[in-house]
Amino acid sequence: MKLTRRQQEIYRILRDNIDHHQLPPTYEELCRMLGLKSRGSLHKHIQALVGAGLVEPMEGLKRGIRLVEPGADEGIPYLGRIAAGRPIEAVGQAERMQVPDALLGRGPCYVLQVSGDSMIDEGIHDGDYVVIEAQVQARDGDIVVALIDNEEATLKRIEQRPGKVILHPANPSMSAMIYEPQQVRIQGVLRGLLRSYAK
Amino acid sequence: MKLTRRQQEIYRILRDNIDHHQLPPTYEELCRMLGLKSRGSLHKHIQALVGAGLVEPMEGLKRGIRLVEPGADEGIPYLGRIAAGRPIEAVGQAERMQVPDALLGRGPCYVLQVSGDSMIDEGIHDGDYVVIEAQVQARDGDIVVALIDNEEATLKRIEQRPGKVILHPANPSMSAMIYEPQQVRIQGVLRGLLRSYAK
DNA sequence: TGATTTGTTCTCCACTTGTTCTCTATTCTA
DNA sequence: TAGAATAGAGAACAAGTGGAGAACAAATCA
Repeated sequence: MKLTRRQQEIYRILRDNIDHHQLPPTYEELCRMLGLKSRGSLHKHIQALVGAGLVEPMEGLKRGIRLVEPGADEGIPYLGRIAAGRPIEAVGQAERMQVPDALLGRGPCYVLQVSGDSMIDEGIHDGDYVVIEAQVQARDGDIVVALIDNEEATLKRIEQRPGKVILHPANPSMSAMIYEPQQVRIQGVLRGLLRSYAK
Repeated sequence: MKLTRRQQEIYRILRDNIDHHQLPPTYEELCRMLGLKSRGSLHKHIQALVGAGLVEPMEGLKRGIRLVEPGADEGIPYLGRIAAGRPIEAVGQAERMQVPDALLGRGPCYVLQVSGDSMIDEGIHDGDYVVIEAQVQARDGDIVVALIDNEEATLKRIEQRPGKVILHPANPSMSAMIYEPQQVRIQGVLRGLLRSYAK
């Protein structure tokens, strides 16, 4: 969202004046800082900044003017590793990875690191990073992150048939797995892949 | 769109005087800066610059004159496609691709799109994008972009032996190629890979 | 619990700012 | 030299902006 001049100015003043180690300022204090007399006026500006993603919305709380940590918005969350047989190892929150727009889906996305070779014939190798668009439905043939029996997460090509769901690995030494539909929860669809050939 | 003399002059003055760390100037301020007395006069010039893509359109808002950020610095150059058998098809200049830092080498890098399946066993598929670090030397086992006889470029795993250079494809239906060292020019080393599973 | 603080919503109004005109002067061009 | 293109001045306009302040509701405090 584009900011007007005043909004930019106010954002700059906020950045320069808000000490992150203290309590966030109240509207009243901010008004004084900005030379405003009306909280209502300030509120409009703050809303604009919230809309621009520069200020955290305060959901009902008081003393809520907090600046969004710059950079917190960059990239998409990196959630951990995925391997057949285990649930996604959650990584301590807040880790993010910068991903080219071209690899993103339309909705919210996250990144997992692939563990194992079950999809090697699809060119998905151990250690690759996959970009997953979070969604609960998939089309036949999509490669999805599926949670089975609420226990283990796996990356497989999906085939949905009446009364059963088939998960196809892409590895000659492994065979397809067949489940009841209610056993399988789709957690996202593969949208992109990243691999680093580090020096 | 072509710019008149005055428009070029004004654009240059804008570039030189607009400090991006300050607020974008209003028409009024710009008039003063340019020695104009009428906003109307300025407006015509700004419109011309907007048409030329040099200034952000204002979309009815009051947000001051902003120059279009030359995004030329973002991302790394996308040079075109690479396939065994043909030189790199140069793509019209200036195309760039945003790439995660993690996939970049230390030196200058560029992106190529892979054409063909000669490296399929390495998980490099037709249509994948590869990030190449531009360098003229490689270590044995590196996957490199090699220019052969100054004619054709190809992506292969390299093996350098006294008096000969072997380029290994990763495809059971293809066999290694052996060249004289002077036939082969290394143009870069594979550092990263991007694949999009578009919807 | 009642009083107060604090964020939110609303209306109202002044005025800034970008836009659109018309008119004129100057320069370039066929 | 006539005509076109370019530049600028200035008037008039409308929409968006920025601010004041009242009224309200929820959170917090006493």
